[in-house]
Amino acid sequence: MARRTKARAGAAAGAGAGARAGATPERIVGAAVRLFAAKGFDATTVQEVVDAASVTKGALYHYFGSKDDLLFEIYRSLIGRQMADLDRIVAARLDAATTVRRILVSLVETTAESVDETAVFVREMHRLNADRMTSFRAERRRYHETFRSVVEQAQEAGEFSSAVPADTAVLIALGVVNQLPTWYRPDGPKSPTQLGAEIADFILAGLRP
Amino acid sequence: MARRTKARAGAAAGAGAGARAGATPERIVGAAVRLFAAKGFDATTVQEVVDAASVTKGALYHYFGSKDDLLFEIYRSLIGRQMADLDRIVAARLDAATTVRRILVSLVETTAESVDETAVFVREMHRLNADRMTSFRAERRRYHETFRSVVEQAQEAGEFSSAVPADTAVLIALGVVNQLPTWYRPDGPKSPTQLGAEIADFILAGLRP
DNA sequence: AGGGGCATACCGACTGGTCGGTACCTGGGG
DNA sequence: CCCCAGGTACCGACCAGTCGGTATGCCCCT
Repeated sequence: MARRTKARAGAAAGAGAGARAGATPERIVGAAVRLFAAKGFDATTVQEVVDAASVTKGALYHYFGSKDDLLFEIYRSLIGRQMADLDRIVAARLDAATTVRRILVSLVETTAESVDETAVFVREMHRLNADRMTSFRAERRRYHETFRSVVEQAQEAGEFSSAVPADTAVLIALGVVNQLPTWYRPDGPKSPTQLGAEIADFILAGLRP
Repeated sequence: MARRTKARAGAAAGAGAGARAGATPERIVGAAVRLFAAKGFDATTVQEVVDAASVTKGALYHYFGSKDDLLFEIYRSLIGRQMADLDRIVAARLDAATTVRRILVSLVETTAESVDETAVFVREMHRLNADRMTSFRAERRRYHETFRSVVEQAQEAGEFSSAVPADTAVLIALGVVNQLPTWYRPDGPKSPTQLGAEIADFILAGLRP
């Protein structure tokens, strides 16, 4: 395993003059996400990715060191967005109920608009190599801990019931969201915001003292 | 794609006289589950499966028509067990709260003792071919509907709050369980029964009128 | 102003290795 | 003696990644 990983690439955008409509690296990642979500990482060939992105293998390997790098790029951008949202919400220092509600609504919204990314993520994260797996776990742990401490502090302050461990509540909340790609349909009757609100209602009802 | 699929095999068990300690087909499926859970379906070679099961390719293809059949066998037995549990619990016709509690505890217990199967299932179900996907969806739908109608009837009877749609409550409950393989560790501090109880408490708290 | 030197972006035929599946063989119990 | 669980050698397809090459700027020196 452990290939060389050119390490350059990433989102080296168009640079030059007027960034063209579809910058090549972004087109490649976009096609990859769609295909990986539809058929799985291993079942998708590099050739299919480049065909879907209307580029050639040369272009792909010019920007990405390996097929795995493509996968990692998908994770990085998704986790980045989610962590940023979480930090922003927690930093606002609102009351616990509002904070929990905002976290869940925002999470459901992001997940809904990135169903493919999330589906790939949930299904294929175990393919990360040791290094990346470690850094990924650290991020996820941070997300989990941040969320948990919001719940825990509210429990200590008596704002939330302590009947159920904060851990369990967080696990339940994040569980739904990660499963969302299996049942969510963009053309379904409920908007992501509505869904997020319903989920938040339920979780908050479970935490009511 | 679409290979021929011999269609024989399945769980042709030991049949004959005294089922030996490790009947060959069971050993093969057991090894496959472990490997698929650890490395993913595509990343696991048939050779690895037969080595782990201490048999040869000839034996594997004697009992199973293809690598995909192996995967399907795993799904079938897991879904079978879960549906049987659900039917048994609902047939007892206890009050809604007890029924929901029993469903969740039993589901968490089964899932915990079949973490590998569940992990494979969640990650690889999209590889099912059209026919099998259809029959699988039908089963899942039946599970979902049965569970939902328990909640819905209790809501109509005023036993449960109607603040949140029954659908959403069920989705949340099943969401945690499917995510369980990502965080559950058999040697962790909480027993499956305890975990199931905590999850049930939380869900029931959310449904309290 | 112009041109040489160099970097970036991309092309696509090719390869070395791997893997699912098959054809054929064998030994022992009924 | 025959049948079937199980063994073994092999095949054909496929695929990630490579590599030599081209085209198109951009910058600096004169």
